[in-house]
Amino acid sequence: MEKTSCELCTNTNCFVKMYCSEEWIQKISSSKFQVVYKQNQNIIREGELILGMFFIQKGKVKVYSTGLESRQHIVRYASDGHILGHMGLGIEKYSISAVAMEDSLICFIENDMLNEMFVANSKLSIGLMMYYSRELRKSETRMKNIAQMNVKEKVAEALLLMIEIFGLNKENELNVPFSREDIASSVGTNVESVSRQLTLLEEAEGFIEKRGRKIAILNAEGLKKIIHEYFIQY
Amino acid sequence: MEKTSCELCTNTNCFVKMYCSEEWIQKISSSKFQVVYKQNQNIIREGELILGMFFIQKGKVKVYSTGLESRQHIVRYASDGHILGHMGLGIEKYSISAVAMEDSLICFIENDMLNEMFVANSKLSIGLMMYYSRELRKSETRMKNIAQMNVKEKVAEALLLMIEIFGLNKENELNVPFSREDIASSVGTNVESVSRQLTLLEEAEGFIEKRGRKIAILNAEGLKKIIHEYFIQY
DNA sequence: CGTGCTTTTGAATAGTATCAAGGCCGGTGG
DNA sequence: CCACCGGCCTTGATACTATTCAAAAGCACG
Repeated sequence: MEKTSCELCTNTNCFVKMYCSEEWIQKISSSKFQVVYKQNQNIIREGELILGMFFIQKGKVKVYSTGLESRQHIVRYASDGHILGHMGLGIEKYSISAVAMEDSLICFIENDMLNEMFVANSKLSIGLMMYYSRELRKSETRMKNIAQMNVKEKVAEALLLMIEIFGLNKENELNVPFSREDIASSVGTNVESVSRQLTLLEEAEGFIEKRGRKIAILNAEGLKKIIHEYFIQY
Repeated sequence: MEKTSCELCTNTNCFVKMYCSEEWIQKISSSKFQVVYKQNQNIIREGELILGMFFIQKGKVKVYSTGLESRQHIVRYASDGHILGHMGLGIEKYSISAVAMEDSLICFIENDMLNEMFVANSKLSIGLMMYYSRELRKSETRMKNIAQMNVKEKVAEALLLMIEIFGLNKENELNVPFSREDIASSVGTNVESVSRQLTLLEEAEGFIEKRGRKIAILNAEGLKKIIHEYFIQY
């Protein structure tokens, strides 16, 4: 996996590329750190000091937080161009952990640099403001869903979430390695219930097909229909 | 309820006051709209066009969203200095409704003005970015809680949420009119379950006391203890 | 080709939601 | 001022969904 300077980076979702001036892109490029994290390796651990911000150049990451009795909750999935480790006042330590779901190339920018960047590139601040406000809306929608859905709907929601972030390969299989536990802890249920619902989605509905560890999505529209009523379209 | 120009406004939480230059505060003051919304009056209705942003100068507001079978979910409560109606790309219509829980004085700033403000006041953009990122973290924490808690814990969480936003009066009563339905739809349960748990919190635990329509919080620490294990402190 | 981890399936249990009825309170009008 | 009305709240009984516990099967890896 090749490390890249910002000038040569082809990731079109990156906030730096999108919103910073040429001059600043060079500056940032020379001060950033770039690390390849291996599958299952921790990028962020709950409780660590916040020293800067992580940008996913290429990779797949799950972000989770620890609740009652060490039970984990997957807060969100992240992929190319996404940000890890929110900035924000009032905390100095991470309230979440992040782990690479596959080998991932991550850029890191330190706090001091970030502050300079924000002051000098107003488009960046505005862009990030929009980004967070969008993420907040998404988070609020998911909260509502988790609060109101039954387990079948939750499992459908979890699958659609992964499709949205990670996409499908040519065989229509989910493009990322995950476990029943991952599904369960992203929507607040347990492995057994997930397993039962997946079997139903496969056998009764025919929306998915289990292929070893992988899951093929045969009918994403069907999945959407299950949770369809939760989304009022305008 | 008196309308106020920004120059004379004493709300210290307001983003405009906090982050805009004197010159801009005047500009904003002359172009903003100010409306008093009566108790139970709608400020925002799901599906309406987004024309700008609402700032609560003084008041109490609940923000909710409609889910399956018109079931409502209270997304958050808001009070003095808070913002209603997220900016953000990709949507033109509100995905939430907002209603005044008591008579509330709301300032409104139109989109064009907002855009100018952001470009000219970089501190404002950065401040709002921080605000949204903080709200996002809160939202993610609540999501985890809703996903993992049982009903008793959820009710305690709902009460603490209201205490945090609206505070208590001199008699230690929750400083806002609300119904069992409000509690239920903020954490994803139903009125009957809320009622049962409130009775338990009163009779078995002694943490609260029901006084007519009002609820007195006798032991907030006790409530926190119920959900304490969900919060890992660093 | 074991060994250990993940997944599946079954059965029992616990926790919640639902349904139904009655009580309480505040507001309204006689 | 009192009686009544309607909405909100409480309580009980019941049904159901989802979790838990247990065990077996499948799969991946050395």
